Amino acid sequence: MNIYDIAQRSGVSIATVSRVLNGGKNVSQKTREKVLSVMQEEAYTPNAFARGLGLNTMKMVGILCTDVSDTFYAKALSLVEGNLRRHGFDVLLCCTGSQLEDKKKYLELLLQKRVDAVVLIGSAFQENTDNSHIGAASKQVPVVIINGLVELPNVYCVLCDEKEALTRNVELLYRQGSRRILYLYDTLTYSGCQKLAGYREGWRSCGLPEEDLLAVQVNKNLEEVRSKVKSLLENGESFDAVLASEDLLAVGAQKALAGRGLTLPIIGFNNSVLAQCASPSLSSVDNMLDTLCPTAVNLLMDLLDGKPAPHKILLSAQLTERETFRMDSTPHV
Amino acid sequence: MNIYDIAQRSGVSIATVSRVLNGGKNVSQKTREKVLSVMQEEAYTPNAFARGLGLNTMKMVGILCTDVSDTFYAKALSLVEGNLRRHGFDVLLCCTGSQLEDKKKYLELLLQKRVDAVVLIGSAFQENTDNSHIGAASKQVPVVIINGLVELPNVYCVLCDEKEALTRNVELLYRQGSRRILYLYDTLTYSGCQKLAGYREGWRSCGLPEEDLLAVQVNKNLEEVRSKVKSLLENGESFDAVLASEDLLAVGAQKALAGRGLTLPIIGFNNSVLAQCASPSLSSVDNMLDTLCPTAVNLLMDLLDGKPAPHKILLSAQLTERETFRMDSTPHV
DNA sequence: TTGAAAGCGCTACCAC
DNA sequence: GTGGTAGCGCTTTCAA
Repeated sequence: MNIYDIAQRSGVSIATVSRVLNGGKNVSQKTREKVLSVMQEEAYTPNAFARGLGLNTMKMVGILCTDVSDTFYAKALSLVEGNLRRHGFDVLLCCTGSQLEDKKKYLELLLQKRVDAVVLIGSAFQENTDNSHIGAASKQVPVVIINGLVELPNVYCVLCDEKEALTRNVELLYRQGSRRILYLYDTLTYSGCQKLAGYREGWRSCGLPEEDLLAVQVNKNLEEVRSKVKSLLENGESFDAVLASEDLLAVGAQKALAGRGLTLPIIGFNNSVLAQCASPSLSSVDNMLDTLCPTAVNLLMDLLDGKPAPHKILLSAQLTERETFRMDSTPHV
Repeated sequence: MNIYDIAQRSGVSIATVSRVLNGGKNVSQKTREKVLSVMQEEAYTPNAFARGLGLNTMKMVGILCTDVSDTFYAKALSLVEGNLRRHGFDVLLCCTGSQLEDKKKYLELLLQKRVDAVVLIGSAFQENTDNSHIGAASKQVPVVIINGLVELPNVYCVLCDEKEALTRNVELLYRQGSRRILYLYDTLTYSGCQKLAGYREGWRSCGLPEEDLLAVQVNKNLEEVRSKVKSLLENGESFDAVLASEDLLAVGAQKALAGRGLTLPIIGFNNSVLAQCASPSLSSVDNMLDTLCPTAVNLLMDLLDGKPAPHKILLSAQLTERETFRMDSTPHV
C-alpha cells in the first residue's frame, strides 16, 4: 500500500495525498477528510525510507554511550531519549565500550545512517589526544556532549562543574575536622581529571600539606575497590574521610571500612541509587542529570531550528546528604 | 557525493559501483580496486535512505523498554544492543513508560520506521487483557520478547523460569528453618505473577498453612519499601525471612530490619549491583540475562535468515549466594 | 564483466 | 485547490 494506491482510492493525485500527509495548507476540508478516511481504512503508513530520501532526514538522533549498563549513563540515556522523543525524534543507540577505535568506528556508523545530530553521553568521548573524529562528525551534523568538553565548531557541551563540587567536598570535610581525605577514582577521562583537580584544589585552599594528598586509582569494580582499600588500611595508610569519583567506589570503601569496624565520613559521586542502597546510605554529589539532559536536548532543538546556541553550558553540582555524612567525623585509623 | 559521481570519476557505470558497494560477484579485480580507491578519495558514504528504499530495510531493530534507567532493563538493553550490532544491526530505542496507551503508540512509531524486527524487553509488555498491538506488530515483523510470554504467531519468547526460582527459594529457606517468609513484590506483570505463584507453590510444597502466606505489594521505591516494612514490624507482623521480586525491595526490607537491629535471611531478585552494594550484601536470584539476551538475538537472526526457531525458550534461574544468606536463620520478631 | 534503464515511494515545484 | 512530473540515490533486471 503506497501513496499511489491511496490517491487512486481517494480519486485524487498523489500530490494531494502528500499534502494531506504533511498537513499541507492547500487542501479543501472535504478532500482532506476523504483522503484521511481512505488512509484509515487501508491502515496506510507512509514509507519512512522514501520520505527520508526526499526530505533527507528521518528525524533520528544518534546517541553514543560507552556503557548503558552503568547506572549513571542509563539514567542520562533515559532522560535524553525521553526528551528527544517529545520533540518527535527517534533515537539510534550505540554503545561503544571504551576503546577509542570502537568509538570512532561507531560514530561513523551512526553518521552513515544519516542521523540529524549526535549526542555523546559522558566525557569518555573526549580524548586527551585525538578528537579528530568528533571534529569530522561535527562537520556533518551538530554534536552535543553531555558532561564532556570539546571545543570545536558545531560541538556543544552541557556539563556539570565537577571540579568545583570536589573542591567543596574537601572544604566541607575539612571544616568537619578531617585532615587526611582519601580520594578514590577510576578513569582519567575529562570528567575524571576535573574531579581530581578539584580534590587537589580543595586541599590547597584548606592549606593542607601537599605531600599528604591521597588519591588512589582503582578499577570500577566493587570487590576490587573493597580489597584495595582494605590493603591500604592493612598497610597502615591513614585517612579520616573518603571521597570518590563514583558511588560504586564509595560503596566499596565503605565495605572495607565496615570490615574493620570503622565509620568515616564518605561522599560518593553521581547520586545514584547505589548510594541509597548502601548501609548506612551515602551522601553523594548530584551532577544534575535531571537538568543537564533536558537542557542539552533543548539546545539541540534550537540548533536544528537554525537558532544560535551557546557552545558551553556549565551547571553547578549539588550535594545530597545522607546518613554517612551526618555522623561525627572523629578521625580514626 | 553520490553513486553517479563515483561512477563518473571511476569511468564505470553506477551499476558497477553498486556491485562494488555490495560486494557483488561480477566485478573484475581491477575495476573493483579502481572504484574502491575513488570511494576512498572522495570519502564516499552511500545514502542510507536510498539504500533502505531500494532494499526495503535499513537493518535496524526496534527495542521497546519501559524504563532504561532501571538497572535490570539497562543491562538487558546493553546486552541486546551489543549482540545486534555484532550482527550488523542498528538499534532504534524507545522507552515507553508503563502506560498501555504509550506502549501501543510507541510500538506503532517503531514500525513506521520500518524496523526489521522488534524486541520487547521485560514482561511489562505482556498485558493481562489486551495484547492486540503485539499481534498487529507481529504481522509485520518478528517480535521477540525478553522475559515475557505472549503466545502468538511470529512472536518469540526467551525467558527465565522465575516461578520455579521462587519456589526453590521458599523451600531453601524452609529447610533453613524459616516458617513465615515475607514476600515483597511490586508490579503484577506476567513476571510478577509468575514469581508470586512460585512463592505460593513453594509454600504449598513445604506444607505450610495457607493462611500464613505473607505477600505484600509495595512501590518500587527504596524509602517507601523501608517504611512499609517498618510499619509491618511495628504492627507486630511476624516473619523470619524475606523474599523480594526485585533487589531494590530486598534492600528496602533490609534497611527496615536493620533499623530494628534484626538480621534475617533475605533473598533479592535480578542479581543486580544493588544486591552487592547492600550491607551485608544480599543473595539474589540471577535470571540469566547474560545468556537470555544473546540467545534472543541469535534466535532473531535465525528468523531473519528464514530459519525456523522455537517460540519459547525457558532458562532456569540461578541463586547467587552472598553474605545475607550464609547467616543462621534464627527466627526473630 | 559491464551498462542502460526501470523501479522503490515520497516531496516539492510549477502549471492550471 | 489540484494535478503532472522531476527528482532523491540506490538496487536489480535484462541485454550486450
